[in-house]
Amino acid sequence: MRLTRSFYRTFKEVPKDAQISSHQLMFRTGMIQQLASGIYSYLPLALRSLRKIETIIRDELNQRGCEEVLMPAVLPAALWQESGRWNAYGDLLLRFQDRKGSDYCMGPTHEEAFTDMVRRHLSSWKQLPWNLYQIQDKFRDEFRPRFGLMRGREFIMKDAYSFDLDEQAAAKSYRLMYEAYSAIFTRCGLKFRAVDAAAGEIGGSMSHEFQVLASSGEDVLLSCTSCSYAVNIEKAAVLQKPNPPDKTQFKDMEIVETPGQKTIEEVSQFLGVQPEKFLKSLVYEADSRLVLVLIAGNLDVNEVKLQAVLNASALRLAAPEKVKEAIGAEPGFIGPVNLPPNINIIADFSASSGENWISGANQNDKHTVNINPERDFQVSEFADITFAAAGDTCPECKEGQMEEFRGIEVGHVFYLGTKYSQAMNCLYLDEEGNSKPVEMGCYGIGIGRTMAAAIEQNHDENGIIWPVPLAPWEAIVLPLQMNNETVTAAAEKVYIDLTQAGIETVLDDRNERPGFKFKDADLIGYPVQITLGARSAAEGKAEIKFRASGEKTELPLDDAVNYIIQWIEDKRQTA
RNA sequence: CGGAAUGUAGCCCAGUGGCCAGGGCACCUGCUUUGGGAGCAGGAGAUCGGAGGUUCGAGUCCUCCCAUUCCGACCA
Repeated sequence: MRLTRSFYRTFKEVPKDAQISSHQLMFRTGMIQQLASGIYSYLPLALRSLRKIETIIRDELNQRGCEEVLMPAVLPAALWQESGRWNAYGDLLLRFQDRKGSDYCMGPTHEEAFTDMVRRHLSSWKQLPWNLYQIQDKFRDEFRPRFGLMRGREFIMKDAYSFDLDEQAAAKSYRLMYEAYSAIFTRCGLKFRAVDAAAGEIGGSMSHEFQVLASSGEDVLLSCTSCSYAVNIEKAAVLQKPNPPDKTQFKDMEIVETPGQKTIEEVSQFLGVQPEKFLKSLVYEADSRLVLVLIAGNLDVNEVKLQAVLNASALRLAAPEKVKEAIGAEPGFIGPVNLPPNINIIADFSASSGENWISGANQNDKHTVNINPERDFQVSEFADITFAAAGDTCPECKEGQMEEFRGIEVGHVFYLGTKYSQAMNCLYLDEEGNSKPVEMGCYGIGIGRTMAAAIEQNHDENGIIWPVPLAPWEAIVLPLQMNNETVTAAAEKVYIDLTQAGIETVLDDRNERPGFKFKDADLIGYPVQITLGARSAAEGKAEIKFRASGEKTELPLDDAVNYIIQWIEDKRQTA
């Protein structure tokens, strides 16, 4: 590609909206343009990189017996009603009607669509296993789109679905996809970790996230210093050190006045007692029933864990009015003692150690002190519902300590079981003629996000430093003086030789000053720059600069071309 | 969903109710220059987000709408 002919534009300044490096650099290099909140156009440079990621994904999946299909982006409500997610998916689902008033949505994910496609095809156990995937636009009406392609509303996703006879076969499919994902991100040239994850709304029991390591990542991960275990902090188990209450230490319960003191911090200061002696009491609404959640005052409730413990499909803190109505006191003065009998109490393990707790009295402006489980209130279940933290003991090997780092979730694999196949009658006949629901798994990769993560992980103050496998172009030829025929002829030769050797090469044939071309080349992040200047061209030489290392060498033209071909081919393989 | 801010040329930003709305980057023409986003001169480019209102006069004040961004969405 000659830049004089290219739809190409770079910028020195960035819009104030762009907060993180990858967004700023994608804007400055003219890779993307925002059309609406969370909705972007992909310009040529971006699309070339996206296509490379897609090619790597297709290659690794096809090698493992997966087949590509393409489902509609617009999905009928009926399918989503069948699985129960038309309501459960909430406001993230972009819904609309056609001229007849029928309900549709933009697909945010395609479990229903694939399950429907497969059930029309599937009859016998002999047909399985299947693993089908697509690369397609998804739409999720995010609460807060941000960070450019990192959290857009419309985005490109590869989603795959496996269909197996039984749990054992499904586990095999899961492992195969886990391996495929590891191969894919390795080939992309990214530093990543596969971490144990919470399954969330999509359902299912086994799940791993593939996280690209980057300090700007939205996810917090914990990794063991001695074994290979890594886990999302949302799921990380907290090992308990049991310290059962000593009943002989129990004091008499009293009610104290705490006018206007609502938060743990306020009451703690007011009474002069440490926060860890409080039982934080939170009222949650889980699928429209109310639950009181207890946890030591210095800890926070992990809602992901809580939702799993309650087996609820929707969970949120109850609105203050609901709390008032059900309990008769405002949030801030809620506690486990003298609770209406229809409200169950779930407590974190932290509430099972020690004695003489302080909590709200279920009367405004009053707290109870010296309360104790069993004697003063009944907990229906103790569970691990708090956050792990750096420094905790590893819950797997129980030896190492957990250390914290940040990641960008670029891939996710789930074992689904029969959640969708049962709801949607995706059945087959086994060898005995019994009708059985198919075992499913689903597997996603955010393609735009992978590209953004690659930039996030590989840039400096001058611009992007593309890993060769994802670089939109592999090399750029920079003739420094366009009015010098020796220079332009040499540049032309290098450009043609590289292109004919299959190196994806750009020729900067614009009549610009050298500094301008260098800045642009560094910004775009071509892995290799080949400079032809008046001096070197007169000697029949070219200068090579590698973007990643900054290393420079000068070689005769033909040697330079061969050297680059070698170098690029090598980097394409090993990543 | 709640709160706040912003909206002026492709991008970044100025602009007390008062003449023809400014600057930087980018763009066009000419000269000059050619190893790290050059310089000089000239030039084009704006229904000031939209609608309504107040006023002799509105980019500026008021109302409504639209859009974008930020913070929050209840840890009691």
